[in-house]
Amino acid sequence: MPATPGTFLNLPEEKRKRVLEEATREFAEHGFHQASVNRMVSRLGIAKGSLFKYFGTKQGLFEHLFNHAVELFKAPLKDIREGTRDGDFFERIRKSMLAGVDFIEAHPRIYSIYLKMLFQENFPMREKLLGEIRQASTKFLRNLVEEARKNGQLRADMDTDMAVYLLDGVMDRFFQSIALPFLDSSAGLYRADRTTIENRLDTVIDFMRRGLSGTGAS
Amino acid sequence: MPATPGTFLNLPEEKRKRVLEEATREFAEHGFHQASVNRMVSRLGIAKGSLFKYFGTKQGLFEHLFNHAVELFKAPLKDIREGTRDGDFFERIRKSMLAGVDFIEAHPRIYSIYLKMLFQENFPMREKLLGEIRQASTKFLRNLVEEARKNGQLRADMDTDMAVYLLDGVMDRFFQSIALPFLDSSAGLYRADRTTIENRLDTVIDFMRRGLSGTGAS
Amino acid sequence: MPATPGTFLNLPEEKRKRVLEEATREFAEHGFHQASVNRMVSRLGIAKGSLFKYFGTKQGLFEHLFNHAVELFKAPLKDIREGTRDGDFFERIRKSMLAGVDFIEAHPRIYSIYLKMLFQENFPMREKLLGEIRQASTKFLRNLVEEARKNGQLRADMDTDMAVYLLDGVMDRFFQSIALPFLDSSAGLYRADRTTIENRLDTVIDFMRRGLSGTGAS
Amino acid sequence: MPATPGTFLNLPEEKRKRVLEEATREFAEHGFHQASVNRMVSRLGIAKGSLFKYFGTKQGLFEHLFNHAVELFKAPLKDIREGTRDGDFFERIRKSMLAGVDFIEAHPRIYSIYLKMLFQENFPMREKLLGEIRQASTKFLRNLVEEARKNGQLRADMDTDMAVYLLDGVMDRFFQSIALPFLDSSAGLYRADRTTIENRLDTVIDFMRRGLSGTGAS
DNA sequence: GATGAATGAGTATTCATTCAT
DNA sequence: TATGAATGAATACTCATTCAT
Repeated sequence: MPATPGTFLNLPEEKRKRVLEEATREFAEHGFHQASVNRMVSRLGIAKGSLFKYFGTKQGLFEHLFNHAVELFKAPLKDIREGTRDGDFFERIRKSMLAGVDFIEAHPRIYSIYLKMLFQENFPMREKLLGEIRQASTKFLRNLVEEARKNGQLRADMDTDMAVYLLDGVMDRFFQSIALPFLDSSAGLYRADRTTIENRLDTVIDFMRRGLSGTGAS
Repeated sequence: MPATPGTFLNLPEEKRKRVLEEATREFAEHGFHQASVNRMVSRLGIAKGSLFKYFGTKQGLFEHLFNHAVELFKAPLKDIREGTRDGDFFERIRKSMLAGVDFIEAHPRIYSIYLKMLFQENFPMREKLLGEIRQASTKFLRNLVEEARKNGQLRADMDTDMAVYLLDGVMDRFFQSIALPFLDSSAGLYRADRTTIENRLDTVIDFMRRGLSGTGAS
Repeated sequence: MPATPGTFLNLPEEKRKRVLEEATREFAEHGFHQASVNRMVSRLGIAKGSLFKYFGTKQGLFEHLFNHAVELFKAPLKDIREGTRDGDFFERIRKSMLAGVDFIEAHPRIYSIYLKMLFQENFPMREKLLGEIRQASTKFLRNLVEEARKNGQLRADMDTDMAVYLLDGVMDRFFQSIALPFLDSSAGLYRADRTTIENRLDTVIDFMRRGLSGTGAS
Repeated sequence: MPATPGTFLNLPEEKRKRVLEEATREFAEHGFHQASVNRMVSRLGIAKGSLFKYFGTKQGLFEHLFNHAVELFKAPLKDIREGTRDGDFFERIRKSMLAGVDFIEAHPRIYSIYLKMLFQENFPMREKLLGEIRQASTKFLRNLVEEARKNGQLRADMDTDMAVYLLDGVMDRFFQSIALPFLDSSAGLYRADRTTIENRLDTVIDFMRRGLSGTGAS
């Protein structure tokens, strides 16, 4: 059972949290291969053997981390999907993107890990893990798009697949533009504050609305 | 002369090419730290010592590669900067972006290395090397923007720095959207053909034109 | 604690001894740079990683060895310094030199390492390590000389520094003359037995007594 | 013909000198194994292949150097052996030692190489090369001692072998005491000037005279 | 369940020596 | 004769993983 997180779940909440935080930090700072299990355990003050008992391998630890992060990310989207079913489509998209911004600001290291993975083909399980995210994201957006179509909020001549693909691309790139300055000690220059971010977001939403909304001519 | 690549330049053209291609492949597939000099030489069928004679260190090899790539990238931009001085600003930007697309299609691995570097803070010389690219890119765009302003092709109320920054961001993200599918063996799905790319490019140029052109009200 | 030898001290006495003996042998036979960690571990039958766990680096191993040897060497001198405070000065010197001879006979390889270090400027930490020995030796001799002066056993017109310097030189050279034949598989010829050594020592002591003792005219 | 110095002897005097000086410097500074042929040729500005053409191997170069140095050292002793046959024995010894001091001051690097070799068992050809020196030195001293015995200048009860052995030891150690400060950047303190050296030499000669001269009682 | 010593294949790098030009 | 590119065995050192206690 390679995916079994071993004995980790039996640990006291507090310790579990410390372990995951430390691991997140290590992977975010060094990527997967350069991350050092030695460094983790010595900073945690636990035995090396323990970590391997918990997760089997370094990769097992990473996957646990990743899945945990995905859960964290999905949680607020649930409310949007279930709680605003009749609302304006673009308002729902806007809320989703704000949730994304919140996530990045609350867990910049996790987002940094995601970006590293996106551009490093040799991340272990890269295809599988990215696939899961894409699938979840696609499923979520498809759900929104289909309800929007029912409500006539979407251009009739745009098929669902394409709409989802475009939305996904725009959203992803928007998040990147928010996050990159976090990673770049060199740039710093243009790190946006919350107001700026929301303004940019409005522009983006406006752009989508023009491109996708039901009233739009060709 | 810190950039002196040792005895490498004395080698026959053919061999130099093979070496650089193999090294590019290795760095593109594994990033800097996971790239293995052992693997390179065994694939090249040359002695390990030879590679170190040529470049001194693994990092020296990487820097040579990088500088070589920067030259490759810059070359076509020269014609645009010098040869179309009176042309339409957005047409010049369009040509530049097409040159970028050409580069990515001709050297996807080099672009992949660039992306890795962008998202991996622990790449050696990252700040310096990215800085060089940023500087060259900024200088090129600033030149174009200033000439556009002279010709009244640019909104009067947009200062040069901001225009350059926006252009740079849009271009970078456009290139990424072209390149990502190349990296992703999983996706494949939506790898765009040339026509699609040019269509997308037109959309982007149109977007820029609306945002920046001289006739545009605030 | 820069001198912390990692996990080495947790090892069973027996293993620690084997490791130190093998390392001493390797350094004594080849000096620092030519000594091979590979050879050590393969002779010890342990993994390469283990040695580096214990000492961090080759140099760390050497320093541990060196400090250990210094302790071994100092131990018998303690009795002389503390236990014979009222005795004849030259008798105390004689005892010290006998202790030195004992050390060389018990640990010829350690003494050989010391000699190598003395004549090889590129030994790592040479200045520091030799400095430590010189300091300990100087302190010990200065103590003896000062007590001798109090008891009127020393020429009044010879200042303490000079006396210490001369004693140190004579002792060092005496030890060398004892040890050199140990190093020389070729010579063998004149390797002195214990009686001969003690006779030579008496001559040397006599020489010192004539040069330094309190009754000596200028 | 491993001992053949190859084509080296065909070189113009000037170049030969430069090569030997550079090699001497390298071996003196780093010992045999740490000496780098690369460094030598790059400092000399000649091709690596050339050096190997001249001497076959690094060891061949060293042996050539060594033999050359031995010739240099022997030259002045010839005059003493042949030109002062009836003079006072101890005066002849004194002259020999002065010649040694002169040599050390003129060629400190060569003497430094000799010392390194003395205490490093892993010097290549160590036994052979040191043996040659010992043999030459023994032969020279034996010659002097025998003539001294004929002239009644030597204690009758001291056999020739022992006399030679003692003289050799004293001389060697005297030279070392002169040379060590040259090697020791740390010490510096007591580097003797010429007058001091000659005073010390007088003391040593006096010491020998007391121990060995014909008038000395048992 | 926790520990941490042991492992060994892996890494980048050096350097005396060879040999085709 | 002189050159210098090519070689490859050697070096010190790292690190995820295992397992006896």
